Amino acid sequence: MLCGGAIEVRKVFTEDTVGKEVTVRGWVHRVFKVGGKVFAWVRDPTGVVQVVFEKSSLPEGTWPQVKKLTRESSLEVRGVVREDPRAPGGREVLAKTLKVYGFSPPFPIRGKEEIEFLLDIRHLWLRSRRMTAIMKIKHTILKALREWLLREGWWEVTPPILTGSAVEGGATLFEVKYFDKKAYLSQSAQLYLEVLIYSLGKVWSLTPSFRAEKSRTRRHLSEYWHLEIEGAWYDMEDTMKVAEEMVAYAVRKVLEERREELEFLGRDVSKLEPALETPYPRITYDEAIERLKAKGFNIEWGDDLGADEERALTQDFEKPFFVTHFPRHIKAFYMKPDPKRPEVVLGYDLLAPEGYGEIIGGSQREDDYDKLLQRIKEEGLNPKDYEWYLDLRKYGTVPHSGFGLGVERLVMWVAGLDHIRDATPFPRWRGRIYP
RNA sequence: GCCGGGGUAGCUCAGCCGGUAGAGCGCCGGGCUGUUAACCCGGUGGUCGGGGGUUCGAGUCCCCUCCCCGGCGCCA
Repeated sequence: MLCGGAIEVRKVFTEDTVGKEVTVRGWVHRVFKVGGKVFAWVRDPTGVVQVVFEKSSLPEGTWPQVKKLTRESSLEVRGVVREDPRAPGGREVLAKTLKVYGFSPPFPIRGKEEIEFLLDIRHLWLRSRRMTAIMKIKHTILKALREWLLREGWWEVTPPILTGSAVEGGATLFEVKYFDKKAYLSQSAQLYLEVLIYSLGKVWSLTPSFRAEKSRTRRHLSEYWHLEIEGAWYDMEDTMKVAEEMVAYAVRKVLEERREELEFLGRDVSKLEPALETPYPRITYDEAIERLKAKGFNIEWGDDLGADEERALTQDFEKPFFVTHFPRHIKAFYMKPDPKRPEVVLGYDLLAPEGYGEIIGGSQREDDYDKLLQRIKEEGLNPKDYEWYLDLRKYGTVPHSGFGLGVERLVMWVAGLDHIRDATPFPRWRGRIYP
């Protein structure tokens, strides 16, 4: 029972309501006016039910209001549930009373609109059943990731969003005014998480991350939710296990709790089931290059994996898989070189199948003061900016590793979306800032 | 940043070799007691993204510019 004695729309169908009087509340999803009858499909967060209005069943004076109902008008109806094969879902509510909270002018979305128009009215578009299903799936993914980490004893911490200097140097930062100085919106919490492992051991954070590139792809946002973990004494392989167990758990929870939403989105759930089983396959960068050469790609050892290459690799696997040991020069300065093979780093990406590609990037971090300082210099970065970071290697350094997961990327794959913008309610990308 | 596509009614689009603006949907009015993207009749609808040029005449041709979409690069 909801506040005010109303019931959730879904329960009209799932509970013993036939012949009983109920109150439903929501918005008019669709309305059909046929002579002396009006059919209104009423939507609430749980579903849609058909409400039938007949003049003879309503109190004096209500009928003119019924005739005025439009899509997205908000209302409360008290009526009797009855079974009728002509009603969607087999049940409908015959209205006895109607209270309109707010009539709606003609709703601008009817189903054939172009993306630019829809993005300008995103605040209205979000009412669609499709967007609702995606947001519910995202909720479940976030809940599952958090559940897994808390269960395994990871501390949740709160790194800053405003930072004083670039973390990786490469990515473009959003600059903001900070009193009489310049500051930047964080693109990763990693360096701060590395600080916190010296007291808490195993830490994680969920924060927005910002990238100022005007990326023109369907896999990039300029603001996205970033789940990052960092563990003291963890080596590369240890955090890969964390990554795969956590992802498998999230997929399992979505399959258990959000099956209806996946089906509404037309997601082929059999494509997700292989991801329930860990471990996920591991291939080295060397092997990836060999596979790509065999597929006819013109690629040499040392080249970074482009979008086409990544997509081609994902076709070899039916579940997420790791690519490990990338050449040092294509990866960030903080990654630890493999002691057995210093030209590659102890870093990895986790790629989702079906062409979705990278959802996680992680590595073991360089824990030696001198080697880290040397790498900072090699990258042309200013050691002054990294003084505090270098201190971590001075005051009781430990081997440690971590990764970052792009939440919207994970949602995109699990929900089977063709664009990352739908994995977040108010996408910030390519300069879009409205609404 | 680069390559490709696009901008015409509230929405989705058509508009030929340059000749003075069209359709469907929506909306308004009327009709209809079982609609599922309802249907039928009538009505309403435009700074053709912006600026400049060629021309008797430009939505259409030329130049500049802004915005959007798809892809690449960068990454999560």
